[in-house]
Amino acid sequence: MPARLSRATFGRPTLAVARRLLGCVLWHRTGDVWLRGRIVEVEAYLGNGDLASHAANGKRTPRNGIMFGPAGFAYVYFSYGMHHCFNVVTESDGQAGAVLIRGLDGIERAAGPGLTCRALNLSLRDNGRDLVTDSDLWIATGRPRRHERVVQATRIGIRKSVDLPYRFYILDSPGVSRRDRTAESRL
DNA sequence: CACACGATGCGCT
DNA sequence: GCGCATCGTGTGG
Repeated sequence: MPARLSRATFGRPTLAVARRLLGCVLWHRTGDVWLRGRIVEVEAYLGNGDLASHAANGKRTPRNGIMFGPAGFAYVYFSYGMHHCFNVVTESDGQAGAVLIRGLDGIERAAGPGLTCRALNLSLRDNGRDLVTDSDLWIATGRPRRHERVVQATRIGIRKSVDLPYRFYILDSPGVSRRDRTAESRL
């Protein structure tokens, strides 16, 4: 059984955590069935200064409050009236930050944040769960394989801070929602 | 209380 | 590439 990612690991700067999550495995138990997928695409969302973030203006609201809390907790929100997006809270307590899980491969394959939640049966019920201590929801340590390259690119589906290169993905994984040929050409 | 708007995905052109 | 479903959230009146 691989080790679980620790509070200290989640508590590092958001961009570092985002990159670190690639190759790690997200586990979720529903009933007596374990669902799991290898994380292959992520996006970082910061606090003040990142206008695309739910914590952009530095103000806590009922929805985004968990982004300001201690690292290692799940931040799940409902989007477009039909999809869920699953994030992991980062940074030290009081500092907002989260990493959006956008794609999985391996046992459960999913390209895109909404499909990722569908594949692992993640929903608003999971909002606020502690990935460090929860027996049914956690992340196993992992790394990209030796031959795999990591691409850093701009984020998907946002209207603000569009040029910030806060998306990371594993080149050639089927779980990547959208490739960025320009970023790939820089490798 | 009203309303504008998504950190999306899918089907059609 | 484009339109659209569908509804919680945040903001402003």
